[in-house]
Amino acid sequence: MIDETVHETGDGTAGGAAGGTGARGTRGEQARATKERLTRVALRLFAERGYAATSTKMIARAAGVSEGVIFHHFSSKLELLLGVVVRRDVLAGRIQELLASGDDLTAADLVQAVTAGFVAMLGPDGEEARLFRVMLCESLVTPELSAAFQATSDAVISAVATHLRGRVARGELRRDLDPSTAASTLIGALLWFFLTHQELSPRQWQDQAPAYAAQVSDQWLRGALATHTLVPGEAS
Amino acid sequence: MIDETVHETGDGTAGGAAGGTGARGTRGEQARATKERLTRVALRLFAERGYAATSTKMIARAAGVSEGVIFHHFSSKLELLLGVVVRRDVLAGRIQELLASGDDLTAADLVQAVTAGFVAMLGPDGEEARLFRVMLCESLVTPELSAAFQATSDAVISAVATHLRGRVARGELRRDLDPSTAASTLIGALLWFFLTHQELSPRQWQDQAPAYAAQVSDQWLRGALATHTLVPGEAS
DNA sequence: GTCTATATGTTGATAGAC
DNA sequence: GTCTATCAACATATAGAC
Repeated sequence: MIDETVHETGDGTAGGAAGGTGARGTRGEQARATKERLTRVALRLFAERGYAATSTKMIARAAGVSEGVIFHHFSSKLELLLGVVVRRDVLAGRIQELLASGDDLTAADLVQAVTAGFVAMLGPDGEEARLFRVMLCESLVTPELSAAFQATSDAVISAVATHLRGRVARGELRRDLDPSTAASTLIGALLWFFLTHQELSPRQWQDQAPAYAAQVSDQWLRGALATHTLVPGEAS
Repeated sequence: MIDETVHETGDGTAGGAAGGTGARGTRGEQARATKERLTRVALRLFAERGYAATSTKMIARAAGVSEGVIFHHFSSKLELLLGVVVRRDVLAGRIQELLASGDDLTAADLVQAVTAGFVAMLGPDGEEARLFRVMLCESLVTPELSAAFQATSDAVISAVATHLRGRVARGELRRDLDPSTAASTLIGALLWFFLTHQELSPRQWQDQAPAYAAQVSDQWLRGALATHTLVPGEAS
């Protein structure tokens, strides 16, 4: 069904016969390269068609290897999925970097930086976006993944929450702000947009996403900043 | 693999021989009943295992009919999925009812009512929660569904947004609030919690979800209410 | 380490009796 | 309207040559 001849290789190694070990790299290197190529291709196909609807044959073909190679590197199709998803830490990692590097910014600037970072990271057809989609959908259906997804999600939320706590302590954010909930609402609002705008072209994404993100951070800040001094006695 | 003998029937009709048309209802009624039972069972299995990983055989068995019956009522497995998802309007409908019935409430009370409504509606293992999960996940992978999901999502957002616009006009909400974005952030924050807490037991859900929802609506209101009068000249 | 060939089960869908 | 029986295609996974 799939007429795909794209080999997504990077080096011309695949497709040839057994291939002498000479020309380029040791067997170990070749193995690693092939394995990584398989996970990259698999991620792409899983994101496009879903795990269950993607056959090992499709993956092999798109990677430019025979089907048996998959089962040489992974003991089962599920292992391949787990191998794909093992990069999940980058998702949380990127956010944590962002937070750490913005420690000297004002809370407002930081929140804007984080939302902008999300937009940059989750643009359509990026690797991170694919990974996120696969993890979200398959974790609802594959027990082996739900823990991993939960952990990643918690890591992001609590990283943001911890940072917010610091800002509350500094007096930048309302003293009675619940950092955990506040982190959730920010992340949730961003990710919901992301999920409901997957079909946007990169062009449209670049038009709409940053604007939306800016509005989200603005609105979030209005509910969180301490500088929005309230008229005394108002609102519980 | 599945030892399921649950028939989820409601009437004892299934499993018998061809069954005379006499005892209970016309053929037309029986047909409708069977068809509805199939969609109900299919929704449950699709939500548990995903569309692609659910075979028509599993569905037939769980519904207590033979596999051929499915293809008598639906021309293909995909048609069955579309039949399942056709009830999607209830999701948007419930919200719209809520909004309409709360027209005389204050904005704060209304937002609390809406968030509470979400919590009540999307409790784990409810039909609506299953429907939402299936639509979300399969729409990312099944072109036939993505339009339907988009439409439902847009309907909810714009229903809320329209209502918010009214509240802005009444002076209850900040004049410079963007109703569309504000609706998105509220819905997104709620649904994100829902998605990342699917594994909660009904007991845990009842403990945590209302509390979270209350915090979300509180925080959202702080960013939206006009009564939080700002010190003049502050914040762009 | 990769290939070809194959084993074995399951899939979605159809045909025809009742 | 439902059942039983059956089909061809495809699934995942393995075996052995190179």
